[in-house]
Amino acid sequence: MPWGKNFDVEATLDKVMHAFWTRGYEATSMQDLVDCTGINRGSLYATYGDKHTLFIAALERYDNEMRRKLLSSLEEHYGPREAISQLFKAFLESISDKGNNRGCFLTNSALELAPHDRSVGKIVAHSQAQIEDFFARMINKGKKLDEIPAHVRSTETARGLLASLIGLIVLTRSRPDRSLLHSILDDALRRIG
Amino acid sequence: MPWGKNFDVEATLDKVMHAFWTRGYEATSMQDLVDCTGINRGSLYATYGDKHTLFIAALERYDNEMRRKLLSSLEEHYGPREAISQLFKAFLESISDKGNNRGCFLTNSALELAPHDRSVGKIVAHSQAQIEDFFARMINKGKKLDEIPAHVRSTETARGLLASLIGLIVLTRSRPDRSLLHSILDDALRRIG
DNA sequence: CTCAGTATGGAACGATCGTTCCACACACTT
DNA sequence: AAGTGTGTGGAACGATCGTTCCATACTGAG
Repeated sequence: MPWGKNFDVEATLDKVMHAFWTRGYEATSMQDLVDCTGINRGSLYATYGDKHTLFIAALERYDNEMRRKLLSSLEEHYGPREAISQLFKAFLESISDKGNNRGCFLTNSALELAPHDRSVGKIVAHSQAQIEDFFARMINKGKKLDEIPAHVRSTETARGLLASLIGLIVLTRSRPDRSLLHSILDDALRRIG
Repeated sequence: MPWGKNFDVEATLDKVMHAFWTRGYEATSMQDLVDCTGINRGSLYATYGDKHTLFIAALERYDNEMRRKLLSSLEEHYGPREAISQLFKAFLESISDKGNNRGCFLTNSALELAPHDRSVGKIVAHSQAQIEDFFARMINKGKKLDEIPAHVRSTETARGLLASLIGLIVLTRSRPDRSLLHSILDDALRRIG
C-alpha cells in the first residue's frame, strides 16, 4: 500500500506560484523551482507533471486562492463603494520599498503568455471577466443603496474600472510611486461619485 | 579601408523589434532573430552586441520611432480632446482577427523585465511619464479651448488616463474584444467631458 | 591585377534548458 | 522480521541556450 508524500503539496505549489509570479514563466527554470521549494526534481515531475502543467496549476491556484477569495471577502465585508476602493488598495499597498513588486500573477501572464497559450488565455480572460462582473455587481448594488449615482452606466463603468485596475497593476511593477498610484485610485473612484 | 555593411541596419533592427515585441525577451532566442532577420549570427553580434544590448536597442527604437512619433503626430494634427481619443484608438484598432495582437512593446516590457532590469525599467518609466505628460498637456490645452471642462484636474486625470490606456493595452492582448475595448475608450473619454 | 581588411556563414563552445531514469530509502503489510 | 512497492535524490539525457571563433568571400585601394 502507498504511504503518502512526505511534503506538503499545497504549500509547495504555493512556493512555485510565487516564483512564477515574481519572474514569469520563461525566466523561471525547473532548477529555480527545485531550489526555492526544496523538493527534488523527480518529485516535482511525479506530483505536478511537466513545467507547463505545473505553471497552469500555479496560475489556477492564484486565481482560486487569491483573486476569488479576495473578491468574495471584499463583497462580504464592505459596502459596494468601499469594496471597489479596497480592491484597488490591495494592489496599491502591496508595493514594497525593496523593489520586489510582483503585481498580479494573472496580469503578468496576460502579457507574457495569454496571446500564445490558449489554456493560459482562457484562465486569464475568465478571471478578468469575473473582476468586471464584480465591478458591475458593486455598481448596481451601490445604486440601489444610493451610494452611487443612478446615472452611472454599470457595464461601461465596470469595464472602465477593470482597465484602470489593470493599469494600476502594471504601473505597480514599472513605476512603484505611491503618489502616482494614489492619483489613479482617486481618479477611478471619481467615476462612481 | 572598410566598405560598409551590405544589409540595412535600421530595417534589421526593425525586424528584431517586432520579434521581441511579439514574443518577449526570454521567449525570443538568438536563433529566432537569425531566422527572422535573415542576418547571420556573427553579423548580429558584431553590429549590435549581445542579446541584452540588442533588446535595449530595439526597445529604444520602439520608444523613438513608435511612441514618440505617434504622440507628436497626434499633438500636431488633432485638437486636444481628439488627440487623446486617437491615442486610445491607435491601440484599439491594432487588434487583428488572426490573434497576433502585440499590444505595446513598452507595456509588455514593463511587466516582463522592468522590475528586474534597471535599464529596461528606466526606458519604460520615462516613456510612461511622457505619455502622462502628453495627457496633461492635452487636458490643459483643452481647458483653454473650452473643449474640456475647467473642473477636470489635470495631473490626476492624466494619470487616470494613463492607467486606462495601459489597461486597454493589456486587454488587447488577453481579451481582444472590440466591444469591450470600445467601452473602455468611451469610459475614459467621459472623464474629460 | 594584387593586396588589404572587413563582413559573412557556419561550425563549435560550455552552460543550462526541460525531462527521464534508476538505485536507494523508507513505511506499511503480513 | 521479511517483503513489497512507492517516493526520493541525483546522475544523466539530448536539445537548445547565448556566445565565440575562424576560414572564406568579397569590396575597395594602390
